Amino acid sequence: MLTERHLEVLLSVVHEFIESGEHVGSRTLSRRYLTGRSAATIRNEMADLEEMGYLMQPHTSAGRAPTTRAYRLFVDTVLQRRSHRDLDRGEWVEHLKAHRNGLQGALTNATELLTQLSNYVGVAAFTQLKQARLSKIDFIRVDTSHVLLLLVLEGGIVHHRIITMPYDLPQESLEDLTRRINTLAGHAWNEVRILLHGYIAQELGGYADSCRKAIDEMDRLLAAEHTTLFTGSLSNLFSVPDFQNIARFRALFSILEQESELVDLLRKYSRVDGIGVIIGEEHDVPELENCAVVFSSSSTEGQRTTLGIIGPKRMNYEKVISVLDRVLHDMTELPDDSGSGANC
Amino acid sequence: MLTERHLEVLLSVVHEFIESGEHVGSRTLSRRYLTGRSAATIRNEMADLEEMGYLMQPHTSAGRAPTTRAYRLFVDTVLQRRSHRDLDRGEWVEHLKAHRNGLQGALTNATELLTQLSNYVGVAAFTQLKQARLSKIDFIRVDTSHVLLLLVLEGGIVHHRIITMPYDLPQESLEDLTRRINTLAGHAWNEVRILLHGYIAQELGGYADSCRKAIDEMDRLLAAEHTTLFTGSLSNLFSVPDFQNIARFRALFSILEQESELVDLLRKYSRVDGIGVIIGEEHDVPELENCAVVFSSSSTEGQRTTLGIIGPKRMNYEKVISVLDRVLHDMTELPDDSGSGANC
DNA sequence: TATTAGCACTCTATTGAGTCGAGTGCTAAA
DNA sequence: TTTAGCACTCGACTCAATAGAGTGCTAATA
Repeated sequence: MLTERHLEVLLSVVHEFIESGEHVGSRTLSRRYLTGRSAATIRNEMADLEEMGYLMQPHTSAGRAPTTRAYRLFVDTVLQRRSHRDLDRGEWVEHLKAHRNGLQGALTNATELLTQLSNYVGVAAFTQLKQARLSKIDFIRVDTSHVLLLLVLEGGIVHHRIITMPYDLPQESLEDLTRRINTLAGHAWNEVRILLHGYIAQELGGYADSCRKAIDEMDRLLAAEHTTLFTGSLSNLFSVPDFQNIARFRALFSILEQESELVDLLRKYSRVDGIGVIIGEEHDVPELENCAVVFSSSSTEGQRTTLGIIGPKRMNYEKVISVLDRVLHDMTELPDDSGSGANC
Repeated sequence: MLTERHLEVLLSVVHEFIESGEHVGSRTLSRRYLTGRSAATIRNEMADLEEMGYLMQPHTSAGRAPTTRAYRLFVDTVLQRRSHRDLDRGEWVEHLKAHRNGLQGALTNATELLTQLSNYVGVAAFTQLKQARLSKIDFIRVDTSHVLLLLVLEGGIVHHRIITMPYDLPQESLEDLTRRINTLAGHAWNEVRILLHGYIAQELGGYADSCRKAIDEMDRLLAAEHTTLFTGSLSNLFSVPDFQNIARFRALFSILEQESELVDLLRKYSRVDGIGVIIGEEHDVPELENCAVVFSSSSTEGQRTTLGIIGPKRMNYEKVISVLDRVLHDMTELPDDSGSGANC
């Protein structure tokens, strides 16, 4: 099907198009890439490639641009070429927990780093799974009818929420409840939950309602998979030619702002086998049809984390992949505080 | 200086320009606003107003647009007209504390509401002042060398941070320290601080270093004024004609993303006398020269909060001011949970 | 004296014709 | 199988012409 030279021509077109952003003509290829062959020869190859769905022309007298299919081939070639260096198999997240602002802080840092190095947009998605283990719980009275629920999970992830208490629960009951739950530290929430319900019905009779409310709130925080998205600065996008067009910028922007679609996308495609790439219309998010996502996922018992870079479909894949690789690698190297100094 | 009719013409120009976005000619005014006067008469007035710095022409054969000075006059007129309804004097923040996601959640909500109602961008800035009172503190061991510092301030504001402990502080000392600090709940941090230092030097001898590190970290969180910015969705901006121009969009966007400049601006101009408006170049942030900010501030002992709307200089001031007014008013009306249902 | 009608003038925006150049497809020769 | 040659296509750019909105000034008018 695809001869050796077809491939050569195709990869050259992709490369040149990524470089210049302009539709590539046969003459350009003949001069810069395949100096042995004349433009006419290349024209024939290009016509074949177009027929096979790898190239497209906006109009008769223009050069050709790669289709998503061509990008896919290109990216797979790049990924294959470096697959032997693919050491990390998703353990990198373990090394983020000691960051001074917790995992959240570490991910914020990482996205910013990815953004700076790639000149596109770094993103991170952190998903709290059901198996997350409780580390500590606390109730703090804000006023007579409001209590602050404070919840720390293993790995230093903090949740908090204010609960309105319908009855005025006595201080002792509250403290008792707290103590009771904290003895269960280290267990997953669904275990804790069962143990608690028995205790409440049995010993807290009159205040069961109030307590159940607190439990409900915790359920809401813990029972469902809950994903937080971190996004690097978008200012780089303004200098990417593909996003000068306000409509395209808007499309990407709305996805990043809205979060949910991107979260779904990353969940759907996340695997733990090194680096993944989603290009253009390979997914079903129309707003991202001019974009590509390069990412890597990491999973532990209680959480799933994905780090990646979003940029135009016409991105410098080689660079972006190596940037991601590099950042993941560096994170596992430096075990500790990447925060600013002050480590006396 | 400014005759009655000058004023009439000027306000009409501003009004029409805000409506249409196009430079206003004398004929338009004569037909739509000052039907009694001919275009020629109005032309004379406009020439005067231009000389006085209220109007400007991009070129000879175009209509005229208001200058910042004209907007200022216009806004002051609007503000004056409704000043008697100006009930709120910054007490609104008191009513936000019971929100189910804390003050942070309430402000997120409020900015989103302002955004939706105004069709521009709602913002909120929350500044933690030095006088903030401690409500509860906790240290939670993450692993042998890391401790999660958890800090709750009055009003349910939660801070947390991971600290690296150089020596392995025994569990008892940590608990003792925690207990000790918590007896000081209700005091401002600068008081707590002094009491603590004595205790540490005296009784914790060998572990003083470790503890001091924790104290330093708390200092960093509490001693300095620390402002958090909340921004509503920016998607409205895409439909505002003034921001179709990518350069203008970028200018506003970079300010909102960068945060610090806007925070400074709001700090500098925040007063507690109702609603304030900053237009175009009245401040010294060049990126905001095409924008205006309508805002209101609220101050209590421990914090300063500002809620506002950012939009183009050519914004519908009357509407925006009334939206802000309305939201502030509503917040003080509804004392409780604006969260979704579940108030059993 | 203040207002207005009239007119010449200025400047932008739009339209259409003309041209240039990059690139293609096809054919015939090497 | 490759390549040179040629006619053809189509977007991008330039240029001139025109329409239209608005102005400033002057002279007439109430």
